[in-house]
Amino acid sequence: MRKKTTIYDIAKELNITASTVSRALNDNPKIRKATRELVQRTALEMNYEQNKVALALKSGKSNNVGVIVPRIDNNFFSSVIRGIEEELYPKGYHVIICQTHDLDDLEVNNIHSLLNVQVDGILMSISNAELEKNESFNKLIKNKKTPLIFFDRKIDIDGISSVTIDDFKAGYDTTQHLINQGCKRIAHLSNNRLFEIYKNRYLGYKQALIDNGLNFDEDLVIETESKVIEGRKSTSLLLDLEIPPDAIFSSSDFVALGAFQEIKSRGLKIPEDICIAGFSNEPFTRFMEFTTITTINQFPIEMGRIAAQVFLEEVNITNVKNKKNKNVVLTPELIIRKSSSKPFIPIKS
Amino acid sequence: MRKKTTIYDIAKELNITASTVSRALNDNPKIRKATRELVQRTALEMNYEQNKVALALKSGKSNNVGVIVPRIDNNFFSSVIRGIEEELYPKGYHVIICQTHDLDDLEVNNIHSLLNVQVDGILMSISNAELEKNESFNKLIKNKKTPLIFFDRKIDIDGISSVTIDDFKAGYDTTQHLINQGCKRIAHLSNNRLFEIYKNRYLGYKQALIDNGLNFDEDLVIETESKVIEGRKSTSLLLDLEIPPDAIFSSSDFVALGAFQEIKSRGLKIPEDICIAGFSNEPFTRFMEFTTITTINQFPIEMGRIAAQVFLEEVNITNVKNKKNKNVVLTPELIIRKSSSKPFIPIKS
DNA sequence: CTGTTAGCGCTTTCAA
DNA sequence: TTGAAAGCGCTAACAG
Repeated sequence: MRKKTTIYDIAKELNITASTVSRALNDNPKIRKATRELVQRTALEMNYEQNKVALALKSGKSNNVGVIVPRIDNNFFSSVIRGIEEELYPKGYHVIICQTHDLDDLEVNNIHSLLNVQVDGILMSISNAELEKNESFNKLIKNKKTPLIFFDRKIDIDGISSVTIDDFKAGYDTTQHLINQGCKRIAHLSNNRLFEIYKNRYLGYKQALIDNGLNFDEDLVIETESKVIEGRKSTSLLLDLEIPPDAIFSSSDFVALGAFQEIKSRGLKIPEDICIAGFSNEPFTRFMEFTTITTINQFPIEMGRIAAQVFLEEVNITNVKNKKNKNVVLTPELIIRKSSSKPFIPIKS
Repeated sequence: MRKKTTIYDIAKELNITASTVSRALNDNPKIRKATRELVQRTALEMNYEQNKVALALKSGKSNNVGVIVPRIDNNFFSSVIRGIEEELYPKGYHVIICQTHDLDDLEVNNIHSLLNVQVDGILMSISNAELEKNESFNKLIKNKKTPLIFFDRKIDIDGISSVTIDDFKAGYDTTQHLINQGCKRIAHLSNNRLFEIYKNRYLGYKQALIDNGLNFDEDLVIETESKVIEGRKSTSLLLDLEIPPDAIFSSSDFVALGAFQEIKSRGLKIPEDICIAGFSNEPFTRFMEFTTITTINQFPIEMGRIAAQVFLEEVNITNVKNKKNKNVVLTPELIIRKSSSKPFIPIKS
């Protein structure tokens, strides 16, 4: 119940001054060895712990970085966070995680709060595709003392770095794979294409169709929120078409699962009647009872680590003038599983 | 790039003193309306933002609470966190999330870090079943100015509140259900029973067997880490027994999934040959292709909300002497699904 | 209703 | 090698 001991307490105890204690504790070279050891020993005895808040106020740095994501309850984001932590913990940073639940207001709020608790940087995957139009956001970005790094869901802002995968390639490769399976009428369950990542997946899909001389049909592209139930609804629409698709490429595993359920519920076979491919390699795609789901590996841990590395580079740049943003793009990996592996057609590599 | 504006800047601008500015900004009643409005207006114009770190140093409160969990990438914990956030955000608190990845050291580290950044409270689900034996932990707990609240994985420490579900009842109900299905040789995939929650699930299981006049066989209880692969391994052991079980009650959905995979891989039928029941109502238990998994709803969001409420009560108690710990116990709900619903036996309610 | 002053705990420049 | 003093930004007790 007694108050925490401060450097003053231990200074008094030793009849020296607080600055000496501070220096001793920080291994300042210009301190006598004896004094240093004495101080450190008594500090230990008195259960001294440095008050990080005072330090933060003094130095303007907190050794905390903030991470903002739409949500943490999916494997992709929690893996990215894992990567960030792995990279930053050894450097003495602490990671503060915030969720937006896809609410624009909460997102800006979170940025505010993090800045207020003086984080040394913010790594985020945006929830509002038009964040750059948000006034408060811009105000915050204007005096960009604090490094901001986007991952996955990014927007292009001059001077702000990002880490993403090559979503175009992911879309292209997946579509090409479905075409290789003999599919000719491939639908795409997209998402809000104001987000670059969804736009690029869509463009990759489209390009693959064109390159293979297949017809691109706008009716086969449905914007679908990344939820199982929405996947079911959109798929229902697709299956009700006069000529339903023979494959579905979804930009979300959750949506792919919804598609899966809807197709099964109609007595159709996967992959024989319709092939399915998702996105993100969520664990359940691997856990399916019979029909595991083809998907894209986005290397989330890697992504987190690199985002953290970019932060570490930027946080040390004093001359902000010559700070140039850096856009790292990882290569996705197509993971082919049963939902798109027709038994009678060999899988092309 | 210019420095952030402080109350001194706006004081100078207005030729008044900083304390007046502070009061005006905080809607202190003893300030003239005109002054208040003037200050607030100029504050807005000058893009003033309160420095929370200074506030924290001054007041010793940060308006942050820390949440420590083993991991965030499962539905249970992320839902609890969701509940905590829902309760605390409206009160102006910010939630800092830390993961231990089940590492004892990281757990104590996290507590340290959180205390250092002066969180106003810590809500946690422990990773180290013998946390109370940890010296640093005890040191931290001794001067318990900061409320600490356990949820789910708790330990009994005098003066520390907790929120859990009635794990004994959950174990009992599940086992009783399996017995109602006609199962006579029910195995239990347990977990480290130094944790109260696993011990209680086990005890509930055991009691149900006894109450129904069934034989309790220690060989049918295997301690299994909460991972899919471990579930497979343990199940393999069970199936290799001379008389294998006709039902498996797992204290983890992930382990139940492993059991599921192993059973299927041996060509056995669920639920006809073996019934399965898991724990936690992870989404995938509902998403299974044919055989959805019976499980226990732990009402995680509710749990989070209540933990947050307990915190709010405790944080306002000035007289720490009469602080009495509170142990809230929620009632679990058995969710019966196909993995334990034998077609020929009506489900008893 | 407003100003003065002190202090939260720490680091750091300047002196000694 | 150590001490003295100032200051990070804010609030609050006291005085007026």
